[in-house]
Amino acid sequence: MARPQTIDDEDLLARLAEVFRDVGYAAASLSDLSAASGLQRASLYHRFPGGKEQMAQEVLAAALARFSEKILAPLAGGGTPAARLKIAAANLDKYYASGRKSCLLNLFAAPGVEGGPFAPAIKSAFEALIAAFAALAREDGRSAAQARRRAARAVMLLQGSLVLSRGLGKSDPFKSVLADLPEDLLGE
Amino acid sequence: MARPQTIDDEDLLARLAEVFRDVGYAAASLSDLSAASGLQRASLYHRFPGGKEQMAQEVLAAALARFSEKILAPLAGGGTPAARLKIAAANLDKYYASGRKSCLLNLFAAPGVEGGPFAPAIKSAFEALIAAFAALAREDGRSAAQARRRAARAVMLLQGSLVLSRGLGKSDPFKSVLADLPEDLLGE
DNA sequence: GTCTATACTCGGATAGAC
DNA sequence: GTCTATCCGAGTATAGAC
Repeated sequence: MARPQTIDDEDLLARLAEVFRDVGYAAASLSDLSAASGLQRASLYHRFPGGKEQMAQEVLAAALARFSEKILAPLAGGGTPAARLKIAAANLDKYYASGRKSCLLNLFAAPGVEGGPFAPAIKSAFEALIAAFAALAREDGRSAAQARRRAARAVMLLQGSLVLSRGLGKSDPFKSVLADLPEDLLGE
Repeated sequence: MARPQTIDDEDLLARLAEVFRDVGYAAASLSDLSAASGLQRASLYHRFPGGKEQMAQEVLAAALARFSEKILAPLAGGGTPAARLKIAAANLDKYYASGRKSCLLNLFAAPGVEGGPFAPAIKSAFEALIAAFAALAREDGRSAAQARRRAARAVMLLQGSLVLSRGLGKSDPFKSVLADLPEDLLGE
C-alpha cells in the first residue's frame, strides 16, 4: 500500500491502538505497527522519535481522552443517575466490542521488570472511573462508604469480565456484568 | 552461578513460572528464563525441546495442578461450605501474594494473533473454578441458577481485583474481595 | 513526510565438547 | 545433563535519498 500522503493523526493512533489491544505491548512489533498503519517503520520513527514506547504512550493518552469523553462525561452529565449510567454502559459495550476486545489498562499493566512507564496513567484512569461510579451511587442515595465500595466492585467486575470473556472465548460474562451494572451500582 | 548438577524438576518449573508471572509470556526472554533458573539456554532446550512455548505450557500445567490441589480440592473436601471456603481463600491469598502477583490465566490469555496455544487449558481452568464455587453455593442452599451466577461473579471479582491491585499499586482491592468472598458466595 | 536501505542488537534455537 | 560457541532471524533504530 503506497502511501505518499499525509495521514491523519487521530486515524494513525487508532490503527496503532488496534495492534496494542490485540497483542499487548511486548508482543507488538514495529512490523505489526507498520503494517497496521500503512507507514514504513522509518516513517513511524519520524512521528514518534521515542519509538514503540512513545507510540504506546500516545495511544494510551488518546484512548484515555476518548474514555473520558464517552464514559466519564456521560456519568457526570445531565439526567437521572440511571439514565446516565445507561449511556455509559452503551458506550462501554461499544468500546469493548461486547467483550471481544481487551482493555489497554490491563494489557499495559504487565510490568517489564520496572514499574512500567504507563503505571501513572493507568492508576489515574482507574481512580477516575471509580470516582465517577462512586459519585453516581452517592447521588442516588448511597452512603459515601457504600458508594465507594460499589464503585470499586463495579470496576473489578468489568475488568474481570473482560478477562473471563477472553479466557472462555465467550462474550457472555462481559455482557452480563454490563446488564447488571445498574442494579450493582444503584440498586436496593 | 556454576551449576553442573541436576536440578529438581519441580523447583525448575517454579523458577520459570516466576518469570512468566512477572513479565508475561511475550516479554519473557530465554535470557530471563536462563538467569532465573540458573541453567544456560542450551540446557533449557535439553529439558524443553519445544522451546519457550513448551516451558510455558509445562509451567501452566504445573500451576494448574497446584491450583487443583490447593484450591479446588479444599472447596470439594470435608467440612461446612464456610470452612472449606476459608481454606481456599487462605490459599488464594498465599498464591497471589495478597494481590502482588499476577494470574497466569490472565497473562497467558493475551492473544498473539492466533487463538493462543494456552487457550484450552485456560478455559478449562476457569470452568473448573466456577463449577467448584457454584457447587459450594448450591450446597449452601442457593438455587442452581443463583449458585452459578454467584460463582461466575466471584471469579470475575478475583480476576478484576488482581488487575486493579496491579493498576493501583495497592493490594487492597484483592484483599477486600477475598474478605467478602464468603458473603458474596454464600451470604443472605 | 515518506520512502529504501542498512546498521546493530537481541532473542530463539542448534551443534558439539565435556 | 550441562556447558561454550555459534548461527540465524527478528526486532529496534538510523542514515540519507526523494
